[in-house]
Amino acid sequence: MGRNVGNPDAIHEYRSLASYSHRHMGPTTRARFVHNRRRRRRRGPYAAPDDDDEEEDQQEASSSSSSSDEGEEDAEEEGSGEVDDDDGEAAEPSGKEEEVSPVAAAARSGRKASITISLKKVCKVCKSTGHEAGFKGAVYIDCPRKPCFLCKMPGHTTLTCPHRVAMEHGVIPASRRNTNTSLDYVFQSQVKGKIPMVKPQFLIPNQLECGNIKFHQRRVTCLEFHPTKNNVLLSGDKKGLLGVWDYVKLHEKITYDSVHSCILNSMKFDTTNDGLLYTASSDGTISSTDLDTGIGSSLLNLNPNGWNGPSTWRMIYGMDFNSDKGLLLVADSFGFLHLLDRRLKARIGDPILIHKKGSKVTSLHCNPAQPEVLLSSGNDHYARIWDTRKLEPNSAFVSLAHGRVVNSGYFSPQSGNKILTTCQDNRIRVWDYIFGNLESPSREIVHSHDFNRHLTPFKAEWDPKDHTETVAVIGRYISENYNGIALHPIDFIDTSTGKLLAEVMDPDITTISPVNKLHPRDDILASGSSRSIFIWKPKTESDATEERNREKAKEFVYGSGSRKKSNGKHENSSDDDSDGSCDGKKKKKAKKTRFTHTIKGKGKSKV
DNA sequence: AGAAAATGAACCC
DNA sequence: TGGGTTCCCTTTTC
Repeated sequence: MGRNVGNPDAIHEYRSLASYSHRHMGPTTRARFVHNRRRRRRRGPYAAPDDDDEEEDQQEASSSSSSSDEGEEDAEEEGSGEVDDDDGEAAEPSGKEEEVSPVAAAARSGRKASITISLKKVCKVCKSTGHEAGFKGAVYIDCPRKPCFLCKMPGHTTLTCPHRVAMEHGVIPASRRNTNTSLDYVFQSQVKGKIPMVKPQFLIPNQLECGNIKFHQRRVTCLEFHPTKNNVLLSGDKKGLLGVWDYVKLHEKITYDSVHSCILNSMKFDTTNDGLLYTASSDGTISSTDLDTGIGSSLLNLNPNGWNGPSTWRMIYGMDFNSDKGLLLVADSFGFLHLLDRRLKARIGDPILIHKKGSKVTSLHCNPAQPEVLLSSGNDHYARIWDTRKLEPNSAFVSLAHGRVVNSGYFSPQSGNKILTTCQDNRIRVWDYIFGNLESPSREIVHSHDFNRHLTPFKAEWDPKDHTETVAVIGRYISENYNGIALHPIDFIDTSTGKLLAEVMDPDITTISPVNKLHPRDDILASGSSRSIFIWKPKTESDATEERNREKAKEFVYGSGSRKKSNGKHENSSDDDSDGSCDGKKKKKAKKTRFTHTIKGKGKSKV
């Protein structure tokens, strides 16, 4: 509480003079920084002024606004202010002259009234005074009256949360291997110390290779690698646009804008015909698109009668493909599962309620080892395991309870024996063995991936290449201060321990990356951040050397470790690009011409 | 620079 | 149960 006490920089006084007469004021309230008086403050932040305040206000408007004793006054008040500030204006007894609303006062007096708003360190989160929440530079200060933004427990803030990620910047990725056999331990205890460290096989793709800035019109909602063409990445956005991009031949990109009319929620390749892509959308349709010809066809439409209001509009989020049966499994936003025969393009049987009626099913996943076993996740705070051969309501093997909405649930990619879920209660849950006791998860890993309506929901996903089925990747919501820049890394997590293996970020990507996909064969990560998509590769030895040299050079120029702050979003990269397409001027141009702007990350190192 | 908009889930009664 | 209200680390555009 009151961490900013005595810090004059953190204290400002804000008062706005707004006339309710439209002759004098524009549509928005005009604000100015002025001296504030204790008398006004007493009345609460939104109290109406005395009539005689008006002249003074106007005089004050022309005077300057800084004063040292203001800070002292505020600091003084903070200590006692915390108790009653919750409802400062409401707590005041009514009936006083001062309490009359300015509008009413103006109406009564027949002349323009002014309202004085004095905000002194008002917390935008809890609306009380005495403290402020928000960014102070690159550090976000939590509201102390709210539960921790990270672990959701009361009594502390994120800055002091025991679950807070505190990884050294530039840490060397840990080895992916974690399931040591007894031989390994013997090896470690007796031999390891005597031989040089073996380079870990698992490489974290932590170096920005290239990016496609604003490839999409709206934020990216899903990513998928082409199952056979190694360098082809598919992406979907909130507008329903489907993008195909060859990230080796940077200019080779195609977009299909007529596949869906709103959010493209899920993409799945037909495992028997990798030229065929199935897409699910909030427009309530499933489409199949031939990627060679671009020809698409609709396989399912859950809203054949068009828009009749939100209470009847069905959206599709979860979808998976059962290759054994040629069956497409589709779940809608009302809790129902639909089965679809891919060849007949026809529904099989009636829809089955698999989650609470009226609630959204967020994801579906068929077990890779036993495709008839289905995992569903829903807005009803459950993930459920089903046998698709004998589906009926309430026939789930098991219901896995979660604290909040479950964004996703995946079986482990190879054995299918584990389950990984992402829940909006900021916890990643792992069940180690689906045939064991599933009553409670084997582990709950606190990780910041909160819900925000403007962000694509975060989903922790397994690394498909990881034979030990331990490594998962997920974007981080909460930011961390990296050399003065608030960045949201992409986290690699060891799901067997909860340990953070690596955090992947770039100072030029200041936006959150909720969508992440690891390549099925290569050490490549694709990330979707806002409207852009990025490709990451492991840092090579020469990359690392180059980076060190660059850091040294910067230290020489800017002084000890202080890095020039990049205030921009993606397009504000200050460093140059190898193909010359990335400097400031050209970037502004690129803003206007969509889909033409591509960056090569490595070029940035050429200073 | 500051405001508005887009828009999903929780929570309240 | 349902509608109205609120809302904490967004991002973009004007």
